[in-house]
This record gives sequence, structure tokens and C-alpha cells, in this order.
Amino acid sequence: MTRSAITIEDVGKAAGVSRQTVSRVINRSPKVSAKARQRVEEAIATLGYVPNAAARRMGGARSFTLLAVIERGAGGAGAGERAGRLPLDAMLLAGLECCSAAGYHLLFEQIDRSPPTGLAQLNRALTALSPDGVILTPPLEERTDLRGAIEGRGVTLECLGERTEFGRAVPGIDDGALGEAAAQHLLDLGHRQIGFVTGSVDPQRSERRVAGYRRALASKRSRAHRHFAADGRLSFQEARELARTWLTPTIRPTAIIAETEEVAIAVLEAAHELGLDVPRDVSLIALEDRASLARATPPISAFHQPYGALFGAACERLIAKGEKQAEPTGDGEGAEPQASLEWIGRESVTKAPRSV
Amino acid sequence: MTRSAITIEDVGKAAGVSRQTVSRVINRSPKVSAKARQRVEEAIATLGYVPNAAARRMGGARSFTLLAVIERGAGGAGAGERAGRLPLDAMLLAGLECCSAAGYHLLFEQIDRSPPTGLAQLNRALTALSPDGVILTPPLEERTDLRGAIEGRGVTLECLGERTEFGRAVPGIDDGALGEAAAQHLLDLGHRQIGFVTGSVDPQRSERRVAGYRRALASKRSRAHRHFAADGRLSFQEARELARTWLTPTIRPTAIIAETEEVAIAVLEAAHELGLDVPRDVSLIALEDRASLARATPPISAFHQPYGALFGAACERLIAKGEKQAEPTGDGEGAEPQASLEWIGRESVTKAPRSV
DNA sequence: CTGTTAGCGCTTTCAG
DNA sequence: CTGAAAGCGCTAACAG
Repeated sequence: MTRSAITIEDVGKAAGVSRQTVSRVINRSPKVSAKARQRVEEAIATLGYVPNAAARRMGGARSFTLLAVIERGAGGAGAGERAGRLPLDAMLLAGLECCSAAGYHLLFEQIDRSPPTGLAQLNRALTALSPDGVILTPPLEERTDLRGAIEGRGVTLECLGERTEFGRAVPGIDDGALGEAAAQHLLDLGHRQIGFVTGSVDPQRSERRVAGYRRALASKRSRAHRHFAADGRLSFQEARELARTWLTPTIRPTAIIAETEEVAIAVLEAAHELGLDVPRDVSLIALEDRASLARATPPISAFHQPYGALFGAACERLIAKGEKQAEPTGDGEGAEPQASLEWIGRESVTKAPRSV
Repeated sequence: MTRSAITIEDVGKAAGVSRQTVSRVINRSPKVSAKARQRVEEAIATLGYVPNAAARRMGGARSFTLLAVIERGAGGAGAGERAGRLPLDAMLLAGLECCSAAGYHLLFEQIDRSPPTGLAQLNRALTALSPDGVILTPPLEERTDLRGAIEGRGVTLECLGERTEFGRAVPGIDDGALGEAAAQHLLDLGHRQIGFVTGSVDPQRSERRVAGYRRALASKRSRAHRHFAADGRLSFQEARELARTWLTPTIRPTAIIAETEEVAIAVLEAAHELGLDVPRDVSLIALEDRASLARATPPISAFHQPYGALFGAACERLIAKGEKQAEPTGDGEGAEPQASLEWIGRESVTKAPRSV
């Protein structure tokens, strides 16, 4: 089919214009007469011309490349390690979808946890690829060294979200809001004795979520978080044990928030073992969504952060900024912000019993 | 740190050689004196030089880029759609690991199912990126149009595996071997009444696996596959119903192979509902591995295809071929083939009862 | 609005 | 073994 060398030159010749005009058409520059544009577009179509990505980013300012940086280990390794990790598959797909639609290319780069090595790796990637934008994925948004390296080169940076810390907005997914929303949801149903079972691989993430949960409880004067909040990453077994401990005495949680699918299932098992009914005796909410939650008995509700969509939205913002810089047509806003919380209502949640 | 413009020229100047020599050092050409090489390497280190990927693939023959092509939808969408799909996260990680180690870049491209569109998209990507190698992921290896487009350009092509069909090797993962191995494992334990529950989203894949299973059974004169083989994609509920049907009569399977994690759990539930013990009354094997299998009661064994590792191996082969072409130092073999089957022994399997 | 002129950073010739 | 010359395909900067 396509011979190995249809260049902008060939298109120009076929359309009877200079290659510069062709270039302008490709880059959607408004400074081209409608007539010329049409002829060029026809020529492009007939010749099957496709711009060469490498050449494009050579002389040019833009590279049409986005770089997603992930921390080594953040995606998990074996089959057993997905829970509580970055859903890279969803992110890849969402990113690809949005990039290819805009003619961009998306590259992933894995960097080591160790600060000096990681920074060096990022720098390498940055100079090798000269991307138009970079997405720092959790928990890398915290790394000021990385942010500095990126911004120092004048490369646009995006993260998966934003949260408020000590009164000011910092990049990063709003984990606190997640913990708070889940707790609030249960509080609104009348629950006061609400437990929180941690399970994420990222302790900071857990901490922020727990903090949000505590906030919500404190606002209702509940002191449950003093008794029913786990901390540190719990394994399946540990979570089950803990849930058993909590659910055995008379004063026990009427609702539990489980940080991962894994620990949610563990809590469910513990409840079953103790002859407790979910949701009649205990309501249960997971903070991530997985297929197994949907087919548990009963199906478990989830509040979760749609990482795939958030990642796609970050790509879109990056692309929008790039386009705006190129052609400052006051396009204004662009994509509306992606909701960073999603509620999947299933049967594991109900109103609190009258008296506790 | 790194100023925005350290080029091969700068390195040459610092090392007192021409940029050509620097280029040779970067590309590991043997035609450089040890002394020159060392001086250049030092200069590279002190200056923190990093070759520009775009420039490299411009004039040059090699692009140091690998392209992985996936079918739109092959990775699944929501949280509930992972079972039976491509584990893109594991593939991405494995590919990244091996590419970055070799100084290559890995790009993913999603193409539509529809043949003409998909082919056009692939062609676009091919001319835009001019990758050194392409990996066609399942079920795209079957597409002769895609293979033709790739090979027609002289680009190296790799798939995740190879299987024999009608006596000759064709690209693609050996699903038949998987079904056969699982059945054989059970036959070796004395089972004869072995069931097979399908669940994959790819009907062709299921068919090949079932065929392998039938082969194994036929070799032992078992006729179980006439009664206990499902076909078509079963949902969780359907799989559970089917398992109940099979497990109720007197003549019933003593072992069941479940194609996905989802249907494996369904079978397990059915067994429990009927008061049957796994593995005492029924052995159970899944053909994919997921965390939930490990914490099921009892933990479920799995025979599975390590897609991540297979993908990484494909990347390695591609890179090896590229290097060999550049420098035909009879390196011979290179990476030994990645085993395409993995057995995860857990407690759901045991010997067949004496009489059935 | 359009064409011309220079490169981008690297690699491939091809001579030394 | 090493260097010099000549682009790769495209785009920014200028002139028209």
C-alpha cells in the first residue's frame, strides 16, 4: 500500500502549493485560504499521507507526545497484587482513547522509587522524548524533585486530581474526600458506629482516607473512629481477624468501610462466620470497585475514584493546553472536570438499626 | 539540571572526536578504538548527554520504538469486565521493563475491530511511528491483512506465542495446549468425568481450549466431553446454573475446568450450594489466575498463560532481532522461549474417587 | 495568505 | 578506525 515515503513535499506538489502550506493545513492553522486548504486535504486523502511523528517533533516546538510516569511497583506484579494498586489497564485505555483521537501519542515510563534514580530516569525520558506534557501518577505527585524537573523545562504537568492540604490546593487525588464521602453516606443513613478497614499498599493514601472518615465522624460527634479504625496495610487474613474482633462484642460497628476489594470480602466473610447479616446487621462499603464485589452475597456497594477516567481527563487537559498555546483562540474552558468520585450502589448498605 | 540542548556535537567536542565517533559509541559499534570509546563515555557521563529519540529515528534506519497493537475492547472496560480479557496492566509493565532496559520505547495503539478501519489505523501508526517491531496481541494475530501490512513494510512482527493448526505452526497463543494440559492433569489424577465451563469473551479462544480438552479426554476414551462441555460465553449466573445441573445427578463430573476466574467461582458456589466438597467431591481448575482464586474456600488451582511474561518475551525477541540486524555478531539464540503455561497448585484439586 | 530559507539531532554514506 | 558531507521530514522565521 502506502509507499515508504510520502512526505509533505509530495502532498504540496500534488496540491500545487508549498510544503509550508501543507504543514499549516496539518496543524490546523487558520492562516490558509479555504481553497488551498481543500486542495491540500484532497491531496492528503488521495496520497494517504500521514505525518511522520519523529520529524514533526524535531524542528518543531510541539512533539505530540504525552508522557505518563508511574512508580515502579505501583501497578503491582502478580495476579494477587492488583487490589489497592493503580488500575493501569483502565488508565492505558482511557489515555490511548483520548490521545489517538487528538493525534497524540502516549508513552509510559516507569521510574524507581529511590529519589535520585527516579529523578535521573525521568530526566532521561524528558530529554529523549521531549513530550508536550507529563502526567505524574500517584504517588508521584508528591515528589517535588520530579515536579521541579518537569516544570523547570517548561513542560506542562498534570496529575490525576487535586486536593486541599493545610488550606491550599495540592496536586493529587482527593483521598480525604473519598473517605469522607463514604462515611458521610453512612452517617446520613443513621449509622454512628462506623468502622474503617485499611488495605491499600500506599500508607499515605490510607492515612488521608482515614482522615476524611474521621472528619466526617467527628462532625457528628461519633467517636467510633477511636475504636474502629485500622491502620497500616491489612492482608486478607488480618482484615478478617480484625472484623471478627470488632463484630463480636455488643458494642460493634453497624457499618464498615473497607478500603480495598480484598478487605471488603474479608469483612464480609467475617460477618458471615459470625452469623451476621449484611446489610441488616452491618452495612459495608468498599473504596474500590472490582467484579468480585458485584457478585458477592450480597453484592457490595462501592465508592471509588475512577482512575481511568481521571487519567483520560488529565490527558485531555494536557492536549487542550498544547492546542491553546499553539492557537490562542480563546477557547475558554474546554473539558469540564471529571468527577473524582463514583458511587456504585449495591445491596450491602442499608439504614442503621434504631438503637445501637 | 540538564540544559535543553546537549547534543552529540557537544559530546564530541568535549571528547575531542567527531560526532560520528560519538554516534558509533552510542550505537555500540565495535569499530571504535578503546581509547576513543572511553573518552566519549566519560564525556557523555559528565555532560549528562541523552540521545534525542526523535532525531535518532529520522535519518536512521532504526527507531528504537516497538509498537503493540491491541484490539479495541480487548482490554475490557469497567471493573466488571476484566475476567477473560487481556491483562494489559501486566503486559504494559513487562513490556516497559524490557524495553527501557534496552533503550527502546514502547507504544500502544488501539485499533477497531472492523477490518478496513483497523487496517487503516495500523497503517497510520506504522507510517507515523516507523517502529522497529510490532507486536500483534490476541486476537489480532489471526488478521492476515494486518500481518501483511506489517511485513509488507519489512517491519519485524511478533506475537505472544505459536500454536499448531492443521499440522503447521501459526502465530497465536496455544490455547489448545492449555485446555489439554488442564485436562491431562486431571486425567493423571484418575479423573474421567471431567467438565469444561467456558467463560472467555473470545469464542475462538474458548473453542480452541475446549478442543484441547476434548483431545485429552478422547485419548483416554472418556466421553465426558459429550455431556459436560459448555460452549459460548457463560455469565456468572449461567455458569452456576450449569454447574448445578451437572452436579445434581448420580453420574456427574468429578472434576471441572473453568475457563475464567468468574466461572470458577460460580462453579465453586454451585458445589457449595449442593453440599458438595471441593476437592473431595469435585476437583476444580481455573484457566486464568486472579487474586480471588487464592482466597476462595478452598483456594482454587489454576493453569494459566502468563500474558505479561509472554508479552515481555515478544518485546525481547523484537529487540534482539533489531540488534542482530545492526550488528550481525552471531549471537546465536538469545532469550530462551518463555514457558507459555504456568501451573498454580492450590487446594481445589485431588485424586479421583475410586469408583464413579 | 503564501513561499523561501534555515535548521532540529542524528545517522548514513563515502572518503581518508 | 575516523572524519566530512549530505540529508531524513518537518516547522519556525522570515520575507513577500
